[in-house]
Amino acid sequence: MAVTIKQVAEYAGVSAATVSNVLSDSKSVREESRRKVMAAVKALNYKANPAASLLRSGRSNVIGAVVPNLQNPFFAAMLAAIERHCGDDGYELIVASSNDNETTETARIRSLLTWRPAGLFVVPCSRNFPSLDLVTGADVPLVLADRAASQRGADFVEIDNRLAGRMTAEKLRELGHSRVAAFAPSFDVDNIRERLAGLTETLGTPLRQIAIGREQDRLDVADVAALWEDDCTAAVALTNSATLMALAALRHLGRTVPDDVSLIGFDDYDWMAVAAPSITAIRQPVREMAQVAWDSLRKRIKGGAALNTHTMHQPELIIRESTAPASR
Amino acid sequence: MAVTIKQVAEYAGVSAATVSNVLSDSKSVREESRRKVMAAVKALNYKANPAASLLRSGRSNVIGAVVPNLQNPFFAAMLAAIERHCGDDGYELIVASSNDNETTETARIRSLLTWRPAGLFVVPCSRNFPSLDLVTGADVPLVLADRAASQRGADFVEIDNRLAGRMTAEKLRELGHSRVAAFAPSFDVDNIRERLAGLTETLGTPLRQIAIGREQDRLDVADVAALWEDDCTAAVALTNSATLMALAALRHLGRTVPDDVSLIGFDDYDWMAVAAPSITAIRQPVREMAQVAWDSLRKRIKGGAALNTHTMHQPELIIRESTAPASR
DNA sequence: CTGAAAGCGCTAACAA
DNA sequence: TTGTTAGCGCTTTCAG
Repeated sequence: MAVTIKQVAEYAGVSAATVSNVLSDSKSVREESRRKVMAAVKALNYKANPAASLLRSGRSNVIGAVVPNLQNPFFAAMLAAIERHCGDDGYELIVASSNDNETTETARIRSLLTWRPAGLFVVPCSRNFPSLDLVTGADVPLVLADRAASQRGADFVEIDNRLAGRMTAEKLRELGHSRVAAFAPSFDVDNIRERLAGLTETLGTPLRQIAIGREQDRLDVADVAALWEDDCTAAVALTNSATLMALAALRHLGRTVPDDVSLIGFDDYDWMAVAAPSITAIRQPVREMAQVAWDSLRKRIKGGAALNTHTMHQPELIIRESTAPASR
Repeated sequence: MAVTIKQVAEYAGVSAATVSNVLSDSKSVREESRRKVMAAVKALNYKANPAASLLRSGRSNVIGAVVPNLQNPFFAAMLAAIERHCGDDGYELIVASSNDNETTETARIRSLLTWRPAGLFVVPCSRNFPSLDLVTGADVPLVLADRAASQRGADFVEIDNRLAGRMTAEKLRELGHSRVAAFAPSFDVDNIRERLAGLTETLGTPLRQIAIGREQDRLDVADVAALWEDDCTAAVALTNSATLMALAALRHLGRTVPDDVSLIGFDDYDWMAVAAPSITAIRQPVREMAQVAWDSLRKRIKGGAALNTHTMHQPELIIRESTAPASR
């Protein structure tokens, strides 16, 4: 069996309570005792049993994270960044995926909560985030990102989606495009709606909406291609998966990018720079967003004022080869 | 506070031990008691406190997973599949990333072990997997994947890397290519060495090795391009990141794929089918591999015979447009 | 500042 | 088949 706090106490010649106090530095301890305890900890290679300390104190150093999909590179990048921050601050990250499904999301959150996590980071899969009460009811600090807008009792991190829409539209207008199609997995998610609103607002005319379906119920390329309307000279993909689908659909239709159709993608990934043509895209500052999300969560954990922060980050439009004047 | 087992027991009119026995169905319980307990559990919405049960029993329903990098789509796909299996079987997955660094890997594994996980799934970041003794010493079931070959005390899942190399080489030879460059993050990992061995074996001549560096110390495109030798008529990328880098380097050099250079990538991802030209690539059967990995882990958890399984899966070569005859 | 003692919620051993 | 009892390793009073 592993080394226990009693063994450490005995080795150091103090009581278990003192060891505990030293390790959590919650109470002042005489310098000499502290030294002896630290020496014992090192000598015996002591690791506290987190289950015992959780059971007694009701608090753990676990952070739970729930995202709609582990394979989406945007979420993966978020998680990677958050994981790093957690580790640096002595927390551990438990990752769960909701599979873009509210029921699974609730189930996952419910089981995460049984571990009494120090905090929860969630990218909700729907606009209304039905598990909100579950989390706030358990009094667990919560930070949301990307979808589901602001909720009472949680901080929220996203990009300025409307601005992203406007930036995209401005570029297209500048190139002379007016008939534009928008691709997205679903148009019933807050961030997508905002992006679309920004586009419509600037373009001054509604876009053709092409829903490609989420994950499991993703449409077939042929079906998506069938939704394409030929008078469109440009396509905007509002999501990274939509970018791939748009590309596939245009290819299926035999349209050339950017000669026949200009394309602007969402989320900037390695392959977009390398593709031929390379893809003009909106970049989200993932690292920065993760940083802010973590800071908010930590602030909530430390029990600061419960301001329901809503941070909007600046998207960036990376111009590449997939966009060209409409005249061509 | 949450509902405890005592409250359930009281409500059901039985003892706490009986409730425990019903829920773990480890001991036989009279049908009527079982019914009453189940009713009480439902009525009170009881969830066992996992910390308490872990503390007492020394076993948890947590599965730990450690991969070199959360953003690598191959690992992400593996994790997604494993996560699903875990959930289906009532386990929870804790994901950690080693950042392709042995020290971090050991630290992560050490802290996962404090939770006494039911099992561990690891994609080691190096050939020798220094944490092996740590895990087997803690008597935690272990399954390894992708790298670090067979180790005593663990099951191992991978593709037949040598075969993948041979298949790639055969295709190239058939197209008349003989001077071939191989791109990889590092040539000091077992699976890469095997892939290379398969290539060399079939091609009958050594390949130009172009190391692009791992993660943090990834080379610059220009630097990679500088390593290219002009008499090569084909490039093989032995990794998904290497595929992107190879593409970028060739583009940097102004070489056209497949007219100037044929390219075969590794790991088959969505963008490869959609890129222009689409990329010929080796596909690893990720789902199937995850399935086998999970089965092995579960078998070990259930305490079956500790056979050190080594499963080799069939890679598949997907022919697309990035490969053409050498004569061109 | 330190130690003794209680007890978090659960399960394993044992007795009934 | 069931209940009683003890105790997992830790943190938290509370006396000293």
